[in-house]
Amino acid sequence: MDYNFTAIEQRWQQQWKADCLYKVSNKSDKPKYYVLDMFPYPSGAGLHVGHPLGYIASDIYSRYKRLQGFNVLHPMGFDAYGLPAEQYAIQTGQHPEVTTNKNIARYKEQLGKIGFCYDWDREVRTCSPDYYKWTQWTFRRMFLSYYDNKLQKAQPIDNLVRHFEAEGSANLDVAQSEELGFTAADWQAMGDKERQQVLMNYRLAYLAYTKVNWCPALGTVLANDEVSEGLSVRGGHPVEQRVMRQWSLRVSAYAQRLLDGLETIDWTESLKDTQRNWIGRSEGAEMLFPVKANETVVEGMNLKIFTTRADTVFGVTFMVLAPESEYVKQVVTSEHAAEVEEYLAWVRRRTERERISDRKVTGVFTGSYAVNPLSKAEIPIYISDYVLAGYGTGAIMAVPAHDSRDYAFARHFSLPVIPLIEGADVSEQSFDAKEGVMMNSGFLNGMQVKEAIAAMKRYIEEQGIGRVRVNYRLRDAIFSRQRYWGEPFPVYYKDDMPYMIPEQCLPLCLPEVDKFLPTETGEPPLGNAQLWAWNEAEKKVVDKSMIDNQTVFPLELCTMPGFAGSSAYYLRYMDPHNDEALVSGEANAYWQQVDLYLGGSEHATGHLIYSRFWNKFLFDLGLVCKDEPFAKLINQGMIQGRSNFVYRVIGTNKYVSLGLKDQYEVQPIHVDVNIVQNDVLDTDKFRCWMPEYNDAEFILEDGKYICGWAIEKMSKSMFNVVNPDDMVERYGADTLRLYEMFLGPLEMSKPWDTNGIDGVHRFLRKLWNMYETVTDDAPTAAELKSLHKLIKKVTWDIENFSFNTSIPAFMIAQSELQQCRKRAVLEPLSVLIAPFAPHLAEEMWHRCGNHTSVCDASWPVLEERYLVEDTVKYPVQFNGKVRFTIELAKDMPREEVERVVLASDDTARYLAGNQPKKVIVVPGRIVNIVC
RNA sequence: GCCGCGAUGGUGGAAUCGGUAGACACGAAGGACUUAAAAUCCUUUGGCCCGAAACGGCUGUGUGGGUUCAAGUCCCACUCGCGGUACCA
Repeated sequence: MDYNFTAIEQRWQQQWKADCLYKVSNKSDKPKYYVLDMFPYPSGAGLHVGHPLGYIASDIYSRYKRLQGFNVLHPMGFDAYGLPAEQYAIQTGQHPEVTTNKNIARYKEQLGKIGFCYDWDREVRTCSPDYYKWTQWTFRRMFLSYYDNKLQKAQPIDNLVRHFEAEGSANLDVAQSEELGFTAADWQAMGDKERQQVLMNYRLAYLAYTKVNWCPALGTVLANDEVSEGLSVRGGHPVEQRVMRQWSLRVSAYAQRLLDGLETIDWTESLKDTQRNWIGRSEGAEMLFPVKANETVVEGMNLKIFTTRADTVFGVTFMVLAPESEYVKQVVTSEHAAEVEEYLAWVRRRTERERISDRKVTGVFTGSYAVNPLSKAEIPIYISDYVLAGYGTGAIMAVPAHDSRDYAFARHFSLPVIPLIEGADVSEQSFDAKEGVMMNSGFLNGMQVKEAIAAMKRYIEEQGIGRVRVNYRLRDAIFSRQRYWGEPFPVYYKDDMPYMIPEQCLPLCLPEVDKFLPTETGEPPLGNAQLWAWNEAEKKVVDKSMIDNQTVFPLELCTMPGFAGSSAYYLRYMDPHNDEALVSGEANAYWQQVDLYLGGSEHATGHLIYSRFWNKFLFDLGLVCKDEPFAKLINQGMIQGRSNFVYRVIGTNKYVSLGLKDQYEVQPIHVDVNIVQNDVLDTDKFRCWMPEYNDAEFILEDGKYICGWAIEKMSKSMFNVVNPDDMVERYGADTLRLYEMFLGPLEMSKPWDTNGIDGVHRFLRKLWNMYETVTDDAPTAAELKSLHKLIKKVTWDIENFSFNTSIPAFMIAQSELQQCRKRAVLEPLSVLIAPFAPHLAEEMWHRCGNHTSVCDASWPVLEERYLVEDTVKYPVQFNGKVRFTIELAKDMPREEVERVVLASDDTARYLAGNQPKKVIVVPGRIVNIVC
């Protein structure tokens, strides 16, 4: 009987669908378990063989958990908004919705063939109005909230208004863009617009002029995590800095909670570290440096700086301001104004990329001086682009002896360097380490650096010249995108101030446009929409020709970024059809949070920060019961491509095999991996592959053409893309699933190499053949041992996500049980393999005489008694005396015992000399040695 | 620069708690079946040495040290590769 995988797989996929086998209920007596994959962006290229890796792993785990008796939620959906669909629309005029839907259909078809146990009734799409209604809803709530630092919680903005009415900005400990000072009377005197401007300083979703990463090629701003080395992550286009009026989310308010939360979740240390670095907490002090003008100290004018090295104040020999700093205007003297302006213009001209690649020391003197509050020395104030406006206060105290950047600057401008640590040689470079004994530092002399930092912090607080402070590197997330294909903001503008569309009017649907490019006047694409104005009185969208700024107002033209839709999708799966709430209290109380989340580590500083932030906000609202969204997270590695090469002899149409290429002058050329098997080129197919190769000639070795190979990214241009559909067609879904797991550890990146898939396929065929006849005979001890060994191994492996080592265990069991046709063995075996090869398992399970689905079976119970070794105890002599007893597997001949134990003289001596110790020497053969 | 991860045969990888390194699979070589091929099955397969053979010996997990009766595994120093981050004061 042949293993007809195509027939088997089609049959069971249809059966599962007909039985609604994977439909999940929110009501169950079973314990719940929530397994989630990072949902894909449906690109036009379809899935390649690397995409399903994580999905297969999560599917195995889901099926295992179900067999263990859990009610398992394992959904799938699509992150459907994004740049590629829009870029394609700009080029072809096709509506992004059309191409997106087409791509989703293709993805679902491909995923369907692999046999995942998704409950498709719970599918979500971020671009569907009944989904993005809740994205808009949450944004609206963020606008209506501020963050209370004392309560460590988001609060309704109305509370803040009451505070202002009562005492103005006094006694306020809240997250804010800048510190404002006003009284209750001031507040009362403000008009509506002015009050709105004040509130904007505190809202969790706020509109402000911010320095943004502007990408001219994409025509939009990008978040920090969407930019790498001055280029956009998508497309690799140059990015420049610009100040624009943008929506932002006050993620920074949650910095400490995002940091603390990491301690409570089961993620890999490396991922947590990446997030810790990104949040970048640093403890230090803020200090005030008085400014001098015309040789006298200006009353009330101070430069506020942030430092983590308060101990080094005595070594401050100059100050540096960021070019964009507010202080610049205040301190530049008229004699230096021209020079400074020239420098600032030069800085503005430089692109982010130039700044990164060309890191020479630049700067300009402002003409003003500050006073070192401790040494009382007069120190010059400079401007330089090595100081960043966005971090700390945008101004620093420079300590050239103990900071390498300040050192480089001091050397360039011939500024004094005062060493502060005994024994530190600063003649060639700075001494940056936080260790050693202080000198030249007044009352700090003789202290260790760490003591000195603490002492100085105490001193500056006592003297009122500064305060202890914690800074975070984490910035607020820029939330506006000048694009069409994204969630519209539920926002309209009245007198240039934003207002939210009422909750009951959501969703605010994305309007039709006739062009996807920005308007001629540079407005985002939504500026092309006719039906895009808000009638405040009638609470509905109307034609924009009706805008009168009395009752009809313009709507926001930007859309939300990609991470908006992906920040809470895991909640929506719990209750996907609810139109009253993002998720009902009951559904959330049942499913709680994601128990296991699988996805790539490339989302460490993007999606995985944003969705933690988003979830914490919803937690503060009381909408969700868990502070963290993902209890456990596993990063699957990337699957790289394995490219093949042929070697063309330069100037000819001759191709030389790998082993002989050194004898010619050759040029390597990528060749489609689908016409190469085990690195042997199919020369006929090669000739047909492209017209230019029709009359190719080959220089063979041993009658074969051997190709070279390299590991590269899987991409069309490298001709190394392997399509899962082809694999399913040739080998079946079960083989593909097993082989993807067999390839190596889940978390490691590895190249896809189709060589080797035959071995896995052969194993499944052999396994299948064991089920041709099934008898009711009683199994032997050896058969039960093989079975239970396998139960133990596979259970351990799945729980530890070590799927790659399970497959060899199955292969060994299969060869040990080759002759076994007994139901008592074959039936549990079919359950064990069900998570890995669900279609074949169903077939095996039914061959054992069952009429239900194997998915509703129970995971086999391990019985240790079948594993107990058959052992014999031997006395072992050493130096003529019986020194210890050794317990050995029965099948080991006695004469080998002493040889094994005494193989190492030192070990034997050790065993003889150390009395009552139990040492496991060799599991399986020598069971243990008992003294 | 800083943080994290990794390095084991021709290849992918195994060794889960410090206890036979190289499981399992691929590839390769040889053999069986076959008119032949495919498929299937069997044998061998880290390197080196002794030997007719059996048996055996030495060596071996990126490099150099160390701890231990025993190290791929633990410690110290280094080399290379991958990923993240980068004037964060």
